[in-house]
Amino acid sequence: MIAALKPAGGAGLLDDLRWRGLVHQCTDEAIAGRAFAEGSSAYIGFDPTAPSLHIGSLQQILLLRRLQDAGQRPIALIGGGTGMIGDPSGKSAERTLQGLDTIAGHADGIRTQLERFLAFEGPHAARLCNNFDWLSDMSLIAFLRDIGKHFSVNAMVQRDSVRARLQEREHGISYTEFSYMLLQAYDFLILYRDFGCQAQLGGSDQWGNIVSGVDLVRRLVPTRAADETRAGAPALGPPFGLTSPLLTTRSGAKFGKTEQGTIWLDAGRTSPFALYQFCLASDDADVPALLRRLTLLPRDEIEALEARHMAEPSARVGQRALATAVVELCHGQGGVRAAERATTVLFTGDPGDADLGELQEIFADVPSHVVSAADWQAEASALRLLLVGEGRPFASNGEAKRKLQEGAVRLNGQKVTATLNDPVPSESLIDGRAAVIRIGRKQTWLVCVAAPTEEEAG
RNA sequence: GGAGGAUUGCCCGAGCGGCUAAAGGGGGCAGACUGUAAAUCUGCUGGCGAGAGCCUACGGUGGUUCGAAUCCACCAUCCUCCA
Repeated sequence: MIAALKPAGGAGLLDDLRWRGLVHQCTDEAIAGRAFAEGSSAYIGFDPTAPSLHIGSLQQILLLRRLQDAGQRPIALIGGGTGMIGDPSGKSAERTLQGLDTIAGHADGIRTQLERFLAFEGPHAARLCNNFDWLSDMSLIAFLRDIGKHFSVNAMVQRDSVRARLQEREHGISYTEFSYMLLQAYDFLILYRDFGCQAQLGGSDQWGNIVSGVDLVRRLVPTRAADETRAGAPALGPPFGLTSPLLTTRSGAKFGKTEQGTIWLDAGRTSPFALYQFCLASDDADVPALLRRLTLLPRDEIEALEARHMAEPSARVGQRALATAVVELCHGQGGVRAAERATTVLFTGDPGDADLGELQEIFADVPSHVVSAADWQAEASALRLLLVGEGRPFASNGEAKRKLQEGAVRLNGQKVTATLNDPVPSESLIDGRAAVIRIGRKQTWLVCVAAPTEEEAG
């Protein structure tokens, strides 16, 4: 019923995806267009290689969401079974196999995250599957007879993902990973046949796997002829696949991998503040694509933002909108507020107007360290205690000295000119105990001195 | 099985008895300029030390030498050629 209220949603879906730059290759755009117009079901697979998805996966998650919003039924497939094999696509070396428990744990984490983005109830309820369910107890003989027979090794060897590894004698490819493609194709077969899923979507690196799946379904399941009408035909149209370009930065690097590590969607791994900052620091040239692909903002709104972004890039309108939208999607309004508050304190105000409790709240997600009162006393409040050591900005005295000489260290907003052994006057600390330390513009630390115990105080 | 060659700091790569904490490049961090952008320019990029300086480091272990990343022996790993 809701679907009937917005028929344009499905029909315009493919156009919207194209406009957003989410269409790289499609096995058959005519079939895709018809399927979307009529209302269909599509799936995307997620590998349980880590307990959390990262921002690179956000594009795929939102793609499912866009389908759902346009009246399609999205299926998220967690690769609990295929994750035990390892996808060779885009990998230069054989992967280390992970344990069953590890993968199951990862799958749980990923499920929780997906639930935040998709509606699992209602007219186009999303569905979550785990291919472990049908792969785990499959017999090898059955697999080879029923599935393997339909694949030509000659063709498989031609796939980019395999060919690259065959040519590289140093790494090679194991039989295990070579077989991966068959498993993923089998997934599509199961989903098509048993779950009514007409399409598989994925990143452009998945093209080979997706095409294999489409081929397998075509061979094994009788489908409605492309020009037949719905009446009297099987419910499901012919299978199709569609890939999206992988997100990269303008310098070609994989999106979401920084020197500090991956940008995760789990707040425990990458705080809302860090995620917000990551978006806010986006390259101008990347902003339009990111707005289109990583937010649910409507087209006209994005076009207006892009116009302002181009006209006056220094206002950073695009980055701000991006950061807000992404953080809201991942962590809700509360996450946005926390991130904005921290950003404001950090970049515009003197952190000193906040008291200690407030600071801890604002910077809950910034690395922090507590110096013991005894050490503080013993070393005469030496600056070193705030700067060097675990949980603090510098790993060695030498590094701290260099950065001090470069004028890179700020303590509560004031540039530090002292040397490491100089005492820190208590006026320069918040409540005499806490310091927001910034190294350059991008690194922030919160260090405070523990309150002396009664014994030490006395 | 035989004959050669390789193994250097985060990565690539020069050095081939002292002038080497090790050229050069990349990456990273910082400073300047800016807009928490890009580009550019500059500095830094093993540890301890206020400093002189000391310590640790050129696949591993021993050795030669006043002195070794550099020479020798053995071991390990990789590559090439011949069986």
